[in-house]
Amino acid sequence: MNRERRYWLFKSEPSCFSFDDLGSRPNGTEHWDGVRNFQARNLLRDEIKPGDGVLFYHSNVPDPAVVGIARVVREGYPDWTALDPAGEHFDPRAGRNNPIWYMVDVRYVKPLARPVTLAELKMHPEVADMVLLQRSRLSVQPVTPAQWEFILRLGGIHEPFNL
DNA sequence: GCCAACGTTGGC
DNA sequence: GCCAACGTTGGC
Repeated sequence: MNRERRYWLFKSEPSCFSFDDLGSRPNGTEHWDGVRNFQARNLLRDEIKPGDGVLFYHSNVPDPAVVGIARVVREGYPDWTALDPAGEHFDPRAGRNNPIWYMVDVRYVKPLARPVTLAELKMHPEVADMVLLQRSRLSVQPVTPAQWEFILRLGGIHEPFNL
């Protein structure tokens, strides 16, 4: 039995990992590691499934914006970067039998025809209750189908496409 | 670089 | 289990 496709917004600082970086990975695919917030972890571990849509958002830049569309291609699995003492995402509490942190794999789909900035989103009542506007610090967050459609339209994506 | 929001830690 | 201190995020 097939679950309805769900939608998400993933934030990334482009100086660290940009949407173009995702596009240049083999198969346009990369694991989304380094999330160290329990609310986001729960989504990655339990809720986010292959086939789901992802809005790729650039944070910590002069014009923070949704810049592209990606798709989930692998469901949650342990984030091994927490186990690497030399890595910046190391967490001494994590172990092989106690992963604590999870990640999914995402694949590049396509950029928006034009980025949809945070400033622009704030002007539209249709997306006023987005998590992005209410609890902006959450780095992995749910998006409703209506919000997804609205943002894609703002971003100049009108034709249907396959995720 | 500042600072508000807010999640996490740790003393009690 | 409360709550103050502290650290991080991220918009501006």
